[in-house]
Amino acid sequence: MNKISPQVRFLIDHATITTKLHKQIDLSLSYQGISFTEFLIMHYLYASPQHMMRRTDLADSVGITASGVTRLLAPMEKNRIVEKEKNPRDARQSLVKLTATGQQLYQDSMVGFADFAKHKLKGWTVKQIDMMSELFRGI
Amino acid sequence: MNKISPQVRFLIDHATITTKLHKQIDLSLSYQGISFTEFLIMHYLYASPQHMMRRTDLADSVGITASGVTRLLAPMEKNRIVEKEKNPRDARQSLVKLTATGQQLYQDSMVGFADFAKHKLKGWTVKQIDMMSELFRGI
DNA sequence: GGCATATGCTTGACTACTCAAGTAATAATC
DNA sequence: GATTATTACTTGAGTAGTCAAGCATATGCC
Repeated sequence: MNKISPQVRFLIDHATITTKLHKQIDLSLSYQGISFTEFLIMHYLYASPQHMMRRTDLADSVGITASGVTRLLAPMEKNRIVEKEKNPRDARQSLVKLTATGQQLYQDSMVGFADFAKHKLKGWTVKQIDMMSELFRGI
Repeated sequence: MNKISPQVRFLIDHATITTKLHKQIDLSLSYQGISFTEFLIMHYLYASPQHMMRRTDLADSVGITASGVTRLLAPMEKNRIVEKEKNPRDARQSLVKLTATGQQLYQDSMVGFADFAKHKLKGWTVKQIDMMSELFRGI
């Protein structure tokens, strides 16, 4: 009967909570017809200069692989949420740009998402959130 | 240019960090030939009376669906890590039991996992971990 | 005791990825 | 300036799940 360290306990508990949290976010965004990952894509694009990013940078921001980005963007292109732009300086790159439609969808989705976040973390003070953000950033 | 709330910022940053963390844990456990989810399954079974649980409870503990558990356990049964037991009181249930092999595998995996956890969270004090555990438990 | 309803689990079809290999373009090296 | 290595991206095949439907058993209620 070995004692479990606080670090181990945390990672285990955190994994389950995170899985459930992710599902709740997906559900709350499903009313806009998008997944959490799609929301994240739009979020990072929206925050970028000209609402435009390289695919590899997008992959890294979201935490998935380049091939995951390719597959994820395909339906988003078809729905005119994002569009491809070429980089004249480097023909290998294909930049991704959030369209006007995409910007609108992002803003609309953000309303619900912000509500969800506020409600979900209502027991946390801003000070606690800042501290946790900083601790997570360090790992 | 709407301001993003700390709650929204946290959920977004946390999602990416968590995705990457999960991948690192999977990698570190891959030396034992198991995934993080399999490790979690073994963990909850190990901690249960007689190393045995109902499939639905296991699903809830790990944060996946009952059908996910069915698919996950199939190869683990084949490798004799877990085995089925019937509940004589309720023929619908099929209990899952961690075998002696499974207990050994869990203990071996835990060594590496504990190392990983300790190293990964080395910048966090136990006090901070406790606080975060409590905050996460509340959501 | 019989019928409706609920529970526990599995299965087929699907989704959201990953990984490894491949292609094309660029950069580095001699 | 040709060759090698690196980078950006895509694609086929595989994995880890989800969801909805189905089957068997158990429970509640008249």
